[in-house]
Amino acid sequence: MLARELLRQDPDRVRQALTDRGAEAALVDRWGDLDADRRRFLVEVEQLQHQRNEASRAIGQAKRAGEDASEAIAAVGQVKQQIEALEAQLATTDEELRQVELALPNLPVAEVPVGADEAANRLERQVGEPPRFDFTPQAHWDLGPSLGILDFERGAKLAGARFTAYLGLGARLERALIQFMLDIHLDEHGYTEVLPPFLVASDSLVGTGQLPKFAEDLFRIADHDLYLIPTAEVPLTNLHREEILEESALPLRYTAYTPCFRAEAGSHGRDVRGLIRQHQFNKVELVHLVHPERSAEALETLTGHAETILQRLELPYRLVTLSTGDMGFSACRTYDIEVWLPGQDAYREISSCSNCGDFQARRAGIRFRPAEGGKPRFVHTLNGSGLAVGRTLIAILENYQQADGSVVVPEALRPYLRTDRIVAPG
RNA sequence: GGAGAGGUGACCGAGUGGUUGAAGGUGCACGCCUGGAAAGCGUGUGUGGGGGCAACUCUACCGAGGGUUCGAAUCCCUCCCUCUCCGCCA
Repeated sequence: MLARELLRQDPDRVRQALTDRGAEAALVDRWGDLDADRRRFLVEVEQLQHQRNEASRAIGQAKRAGEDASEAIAAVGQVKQQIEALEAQLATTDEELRQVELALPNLPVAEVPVGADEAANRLERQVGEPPRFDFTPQAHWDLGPSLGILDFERGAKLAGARFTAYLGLGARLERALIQFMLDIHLDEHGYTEVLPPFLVASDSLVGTGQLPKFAEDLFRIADHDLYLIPTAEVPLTNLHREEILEESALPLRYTAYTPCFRAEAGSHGRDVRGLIRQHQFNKVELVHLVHPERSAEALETLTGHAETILQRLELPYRLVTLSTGDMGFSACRTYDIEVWLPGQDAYREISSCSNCGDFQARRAGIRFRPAEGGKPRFVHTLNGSGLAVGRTLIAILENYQQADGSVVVPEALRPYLRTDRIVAPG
């Protein structure tokens, strides 16, 4: 949610930001109308309420004094009706205003390159060298089944397209990666581990920005106000929804392993093969709640934490800043980490690290009381994958594959997997 | 799922229709007292939304949402959550 002061005082800036994002700038004008209406109704209602309160007080006094108050009661009746009528208008306006506010995306910060899509993303750095093969590297959708560790057909039998069964060392590798990632974030980066619910109520999804606009991307439980989480960002960020924290409690850093569930509406035909785009995938998530003046540096820190995992696994990657047109709804700035996938001869997203500023904090009501006292202020929230586990598994298979079709296990992972090589069943 | 009890401010806790935004206490802040501290005394101490936009002022909020009433924390309805017992289950 954007600050109302900002929308009132600098609507042009908001309009420009929406245009840069490819969003509907006219929403700002709609907002302005509704806001003006709302304030008009509000002033009027409150004046009438004041009248009524005064009158009721007088009635109370009269009655206690044993006087007849029927005349005064009749007189207030009129005010009461006016209030009811106006309150109805106010409620309608309020609700429309809220809907508009919930539909407005966050504003990109100045550092974000302006552009319509990923073509405008800015390359920040490239780390590690793509491996050279003296054979044609396979894609994981060939490697996985031939190693007997990924079973796409049986996954589809169980649940349909975009579901996969991991078998044997595949399952074990996925689990090892989760453990490996969590250990680093806990022991070296100082996060608090959380095992949250994998289902959340709609309030939480509104808090982080998935609802009301992106309902079609979510799986909803029939007959309940419950959704499968699309990312642990939702439960982790909402942990402190509607709370006022002490400033001394900041920054808060949470990490969680969770499965993530996405309906992938509108992505028919994209990444239909392999593990890249699934309805269910595993992810280790990083979330920060920080003082508003610290969020820019926190984004660098958080992104660094995600990068650490790739560095330890010795996987080549690059870091890009998403353009205005490519950024997510709640973010004011986003880095994508893209890992090199030899089987596809391309860098593919493996982590997305965003600073959401106070956008989610406003929606979710996450505030802190300044140490020096005074009004509560909104925290800034950040989130990032550290990392997407399935895609990390893909990267290992494709980058560490050998001419004979086996896969060497990265050094750092061997204590977890207790083998140094994944070989096709004899 | 069934039965019962309960949800009040940072916390404890009073309050069943009329200056109650809410007694009292604790905590916290400031002041007095003290050589210093404790104790004691005094004052202050919620959040949101409006208007002036400074002092100030109005309004809403006692789990949430409706209703009754001139007036509701207090009465009625629905829902949510917590606790206890039963059932069921991992």
